[in-house]
Amino acid sequence: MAEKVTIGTVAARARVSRQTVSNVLNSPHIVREETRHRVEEAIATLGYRANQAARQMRTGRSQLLAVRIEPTRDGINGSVLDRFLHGLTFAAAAAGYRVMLYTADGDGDEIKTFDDLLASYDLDGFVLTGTDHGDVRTFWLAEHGVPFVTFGRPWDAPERHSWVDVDNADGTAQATRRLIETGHRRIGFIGWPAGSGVGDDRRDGWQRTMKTYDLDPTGLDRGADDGIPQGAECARDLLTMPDAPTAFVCASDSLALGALQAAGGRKAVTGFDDTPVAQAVGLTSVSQPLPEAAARCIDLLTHHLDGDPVGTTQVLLQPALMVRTSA
Amino acid sequence: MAEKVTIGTVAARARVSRQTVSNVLNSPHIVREETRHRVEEAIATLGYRANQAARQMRTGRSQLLAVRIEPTRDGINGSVLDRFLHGLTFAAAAAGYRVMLYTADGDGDEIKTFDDLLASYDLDGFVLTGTDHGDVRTFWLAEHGVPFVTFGRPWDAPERHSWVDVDNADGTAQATRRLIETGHRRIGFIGWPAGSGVGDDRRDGWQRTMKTYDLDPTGLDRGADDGIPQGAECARDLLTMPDAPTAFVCASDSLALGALQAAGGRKAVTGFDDTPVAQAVGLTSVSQPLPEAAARCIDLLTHHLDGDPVGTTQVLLQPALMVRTSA
DNA sequence: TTGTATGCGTTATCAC
DNA sequence: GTGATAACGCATACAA
Repeated sequence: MAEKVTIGTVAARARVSRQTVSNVLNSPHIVREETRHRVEEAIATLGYRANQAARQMRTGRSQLLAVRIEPTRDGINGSVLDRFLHGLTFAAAAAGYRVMLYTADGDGDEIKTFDDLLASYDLDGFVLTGTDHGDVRTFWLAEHGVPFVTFGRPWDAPERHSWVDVDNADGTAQATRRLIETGHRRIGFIGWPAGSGVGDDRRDGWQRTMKTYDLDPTGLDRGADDGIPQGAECARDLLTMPDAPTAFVCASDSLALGALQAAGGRKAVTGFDDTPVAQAVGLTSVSQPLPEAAARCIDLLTHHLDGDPVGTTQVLLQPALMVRTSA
Repeated sequence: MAEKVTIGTVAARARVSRQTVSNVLNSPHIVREETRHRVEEAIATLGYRANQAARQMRTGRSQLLAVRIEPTRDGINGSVLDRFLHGLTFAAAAAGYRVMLYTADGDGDEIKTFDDLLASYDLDGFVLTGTDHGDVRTFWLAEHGVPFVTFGRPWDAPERHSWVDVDNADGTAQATRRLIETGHRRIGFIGWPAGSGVGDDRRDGWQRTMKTYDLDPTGLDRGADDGIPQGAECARDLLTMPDAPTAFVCASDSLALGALQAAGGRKAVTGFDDTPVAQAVGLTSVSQPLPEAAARCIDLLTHHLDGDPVGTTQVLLQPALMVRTSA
């Protein structure tokens, strides 16, 4: 069992007062160089690390960030969170922060958890994922003066707080362009029902690109909840049209997988999120730069916490089309 | 901004001393009932929650557990960790603990992280996943008297510490039995190279079951690293045999997917882990009871932490075969 | 530039 | 059964 080494141990070893050690740690420039070296050496040989609990009592900062972990929803898109979490933890550690997990059952429950976490662990900030229209969580956090960043922009008021997001429209635009360049003219879109910011954005990218190339998107899009059967259903529906599409741009890998099944592999299909499933079955898919998104979230949050008065900042990242055998 | 409510606020409100409030919290039985009620009421109306940092300074306990998050490895099996993490976080919260994440690059780096986390955050315990033969991490933790549980047993010495694991052999046994019952006699096994505890165990389940039914497994198994191409390769190899298998039991969904491709859907195939991919493509797969495994890990750890001198305990959970269209 | 004193919120020890 | 006091490790104001 390693002995507890406190600031006092270090002070004794370096033959200075505890205060001097603290100064070396927090305001190195005010300590005479020679003294500083002696202290730093003592810190190194003793393997001293500041006790967070004690530091927190004084400063009110815990160096702790929280993020919610959700049960893998529809089974496919869950891996996105996985990769995001890893990036978050990695970037946070580099900035001197740690990531704490919590679960919640709905927005109301999540807010209660905010309160708990803040009261008992004094969390420094939150990273929220999957924001919706008029997200109550962001209002609560803002009201209580708690720093946070969302991964996903607030569609109703993009300027309201800091966020990092991926340019969804650009993703489907890339996919659509690729299909057009490989000769397709009738390209269908399979997405979610209108009203979700992300879904509408992905539809936009397809629509705009079609128009750019003088192709008429009218009647070529379908919307359904996320899932493989739903994707198949939409594809079948589109395929019964007189002038049926020869390719599908889909808003998710789940929908794309369904389309792939329905088309029996005879149509070009692109998905979204570049999930492991896509890699597995050779589905061309739009890949989000998850590690970078995570790093930017941490950036925004820590700069804010470390006093840089940046105000609210928005970061929009470009996705990349991973071309495989399906398109 | 909510006012800070400390034990002192509660004491004033209930017109008792701070110590009495502390007693109500930590040793309710020694406080007179009427006083206790008054204090509890004050706690409730004030919404008081103990400050963990202060508590930790006194008790040396942080109510924090740590678990490593890895980058999704081969792209498919990563979702297992996701589901496990969610279960862990949920169960921990119920037991009054929180889960902290960390990343590490190799065992050596992980041990350095243990040291850091322990020194600065005073972690109460660790949950380790994916233990290997002679895992140095477990030795380090044991040496330093740090409580931990592994998800996955230590194959070289099952009694050395507490663990929770899934009966891998039983999983492949179930899969093999299912294939035999549906008429197959020549059943191949595609797994990993001998030497990994988990892989050997999964191979065993197949082998034993074959013998139980008087079927000869000789020459019917192949081993390769995990991955879809590797699975396809092994399957093709087996299919060139004179008396080729009509079905494959695979040690992972990745390998199974490869086998599925190689066989062109004409052979029965079972996977392992019941990943989203399996659900997506209709692959029959062995499902691990992840939420329960997580809950048991937390159980073992917290009971140990809360003083129940349970010694080392081993928990072996039974998996379930999810039958789909592939077998 | 360095040292001394104080308090953060909690719990443990000990009187009352 | 209840209340005063000290101590956990650190950082800040202030004195030297």
